[in-house]
Amino acid sequence: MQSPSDRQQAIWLALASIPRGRVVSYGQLAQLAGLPGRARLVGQVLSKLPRDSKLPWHRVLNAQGRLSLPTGSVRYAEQRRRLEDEGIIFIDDRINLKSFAWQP
DNA sequence: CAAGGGGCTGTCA
DNA sequence: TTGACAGCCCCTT
Repeated sequence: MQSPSDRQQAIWLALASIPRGRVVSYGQLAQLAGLPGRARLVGQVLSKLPRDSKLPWHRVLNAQGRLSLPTGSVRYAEQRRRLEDEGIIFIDDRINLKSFAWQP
C-alpha cells in the first residue's frame, strides 16, 4: 500500500466530519477538504476506500441528490440502506438536498 | 513520460 | 425535467 497523499488525507478528514443524517455532494466535500473543484478526485478516493472503512462514504452523493453508482448494484443498495437507516428519505431514487444537505 | 478515465458539475437547449 | 457538452484535475496504467 502506498503512503496516502495529503489530498487523500484531507478528503478522509472532511468525510469523517460529516454528521450522521446529513449528506454532502462530491463538490462540497472537495471544498470542505480545501480542494475546490476536485469533485472527481473525491470520487476516486471514495472508490478506493476499503469495504470495512469506518468512514461515512455513503453520505456523499452527486449534486442532483442522487447516488452516483449504478442503480441496482450492490454498492448502490448498501449506500441507500445506510442513508435510510440514518433517517434520510428517498423519493424516486433521489433525496431532497434542501432537507438533508449538511451546512457546516 | 503519455494516455486514459473516473461514484462530478454548471450551463444551456 | 432531462440530456448533451464542455470544463475540470489528478491518480493509475
